[in-house]
Amino acid sequence: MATVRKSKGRQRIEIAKIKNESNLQVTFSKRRAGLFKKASELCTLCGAETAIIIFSPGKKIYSFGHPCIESIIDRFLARNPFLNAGALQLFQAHLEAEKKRGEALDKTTKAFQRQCWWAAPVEELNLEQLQMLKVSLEMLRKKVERQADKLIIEASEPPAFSAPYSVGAIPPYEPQTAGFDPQGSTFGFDGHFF
Amino acid sequence: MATVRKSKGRQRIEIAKIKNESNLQVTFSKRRAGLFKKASELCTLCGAETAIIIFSPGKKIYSFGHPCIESIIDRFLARNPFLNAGALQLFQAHLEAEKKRGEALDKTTKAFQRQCWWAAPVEELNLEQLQMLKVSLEMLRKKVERQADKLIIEASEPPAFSAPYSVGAIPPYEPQTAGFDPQGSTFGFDGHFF
DNA sequence: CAGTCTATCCTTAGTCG
DNA sequence: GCGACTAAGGATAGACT
Repeated sequence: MATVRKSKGRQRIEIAKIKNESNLQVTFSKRRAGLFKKASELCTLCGAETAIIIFSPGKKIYSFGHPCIESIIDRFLARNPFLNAGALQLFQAHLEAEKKRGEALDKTTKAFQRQCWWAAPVEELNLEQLQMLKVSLEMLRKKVERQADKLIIEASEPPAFSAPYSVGAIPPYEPQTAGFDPQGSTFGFDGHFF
Repeated sequence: MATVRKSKGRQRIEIAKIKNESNLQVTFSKRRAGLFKKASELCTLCGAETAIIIFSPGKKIYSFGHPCIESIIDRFLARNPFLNAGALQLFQAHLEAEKKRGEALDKTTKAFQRQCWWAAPVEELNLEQLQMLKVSLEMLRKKVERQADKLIIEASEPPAFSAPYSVGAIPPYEPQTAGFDPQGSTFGFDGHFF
């Protein structure tokens, strides 16, 4: 038959940025799918917990997580699942304790030390405190970042004008590529992907 | 020679939790390495930005990120305000409430506000203060990281795997199939304090 | 445990619809 | 863009070092 050779099959490619935009897009899709599959297999085979975040060259976001991407990120950031809540509680406890303890004037310094334990010499903190501090700093940082951007924008834009996009501001809600779930459980692997 | 058959070569395995603990460990290591390699290739070939976090069954953490895992996580979280932003708001709400409640009577709180102005609601800070805060956070962060690393090393050994790219593992998989077009809204957040 | 080896299974580059 | 196909390249289970 005059059957045309369909293809030479897979050919080796150099591991370097793909020039052809079309090929790049195809390769990105295929390899991303392959990566996710490998990840899911790793989880199933070994009982591991995994999170993957990918930003495509077009800045689209793709993510994968089992059993829950948020919890994994949390643990990565603080080596502690619910550290955020934990840090808050501890902070409250310190404030509460300090209030009850008293009003002595000379306590200003002590109060600082107790309430701002997280600002105390880092050398004196244990690992748990360090982790909490890390999270606190992370949160503060984000806020500072947004606020700074906000001030800068306000300073450089007419007061009545609303910027189409505000740098650093949290968008109302970004329809995530993979159907984001506020409570972070949608990403769970239910065992029927492949 | 009576050369014994060295091996039957690769055999198919069922994608289900590996029972044999020894095999599981070996498979985990091999597949984790393979996953990281795939991820790095994806980054190189397509100019993508990827972050992977893996918790082994033994709770050891492995991560991969290119070009920087933190920046990728930041951007991911920025698109998911429910995660850390939620905790942050709680934290702020607490500060706010605490401030109002005790302002008139609680010297401790006042002292706290004076000395820890940088922990006060960021909305009330001017640009100069924000910049100071930024620098302070920067220094604190470095200090915290060094100290944390020190403690971790002292505790036993570095739990995290380090590579030219950071590597991470992934568990089950998420339905990230193609079909959705996340409107690729570019969302610049390149200024990182940390 | 991490590296090697081998035979085999799996992924994917290239192409077409 | 997605899916199908083919054939070659690449990953890896199992066994050993």
